[in-house]
Amino acid sequence: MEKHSIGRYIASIYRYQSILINKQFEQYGIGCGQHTILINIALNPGINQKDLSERVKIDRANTHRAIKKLEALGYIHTDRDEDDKQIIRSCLTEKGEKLMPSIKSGLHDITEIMIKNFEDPEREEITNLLQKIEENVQKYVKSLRDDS
Amino acid sequence: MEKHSIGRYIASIYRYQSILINKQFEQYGIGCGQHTILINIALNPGINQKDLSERVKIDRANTHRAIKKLEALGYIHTDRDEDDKQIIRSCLTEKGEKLMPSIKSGLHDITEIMIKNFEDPEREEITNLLQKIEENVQKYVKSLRDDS
DNA sequence: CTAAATTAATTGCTATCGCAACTAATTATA
DNA sequence: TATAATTAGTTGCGATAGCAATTAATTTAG
Repeated sequence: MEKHSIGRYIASIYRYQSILINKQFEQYGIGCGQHTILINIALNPGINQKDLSERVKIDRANTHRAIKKLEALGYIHTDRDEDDKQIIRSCLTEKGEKLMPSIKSGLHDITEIMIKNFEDPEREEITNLLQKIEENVQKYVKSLRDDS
Repeated sequence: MEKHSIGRYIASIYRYQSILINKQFEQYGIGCGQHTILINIALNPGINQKDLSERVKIDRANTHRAIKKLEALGYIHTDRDEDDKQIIRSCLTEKGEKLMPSIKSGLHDITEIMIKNFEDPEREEITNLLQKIEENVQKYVKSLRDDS
């Protein structure tokens, strides 16, 4: 096994995954930049952009762009918070609700492609290990930002 | 454990990883788009763009752009093949050779950040599982392309 | 041996992404 | 209470990425 291969695998899997997501959701006008945002709005109705960014671990600017696009497509609607007018909350529209089953099943299919022929303990293990890696990297990047 | 989490972890780790790579190699003018290409030219002197693309699993257009940039930075030089003038072969320059140890150690550091606190069997396991995922996804995307 | 098909490299286009700078609203402080 | 600091959202910018179309060189077929 070559050294440094973990990062290489992550990058190459990410790129293939993006291709599959784009293909899967093309018919709905949704690309790999929007589907995670859409799902997280579905899971947390009324969430604001800052919290969404933290959940999805994506830059605020891109969260904003995804929301703009999803709104233009009619899958979500946004409202300013009455008490704090800085905050903009997003919820699914009816059209968005209707789309969710397709999104979920599409993502399920992609996951199945990725872990095809994995034994049950391996499916468990890969998720655990990836979670740990994410935690490590996130913590480290955060520490870099806190320094500056 | 949530469903669809594998893809989410891959994406978020990829983005953090890109941030770290960009920071690590900023001083050399090299970003996360070029370092893999550079390493693979070092490992396979005289490789052409098509083979590089297949190794790195990146689009030919981007391989081309990375080579252009690395050449402009003086880390590699390119030569047309004498027998087949379609083919352009890339090799490290002396400046490139001198840079390699820093690149390798930088990537080693990033890998260590990612798998901090991993036990030895886990380090083994994560690489195996990621390799299998990459194989699955690559095969699937390839099958899609062959259909059309 | 010429025309068609294939191959490798290249360019234009659009999407995604992080960062830095900015605006507007809110909160803290002097 | 008025000013400063913070917070949430927004915009511009440059880098990375895949796809499709183009060009130039080579190979295959008629």
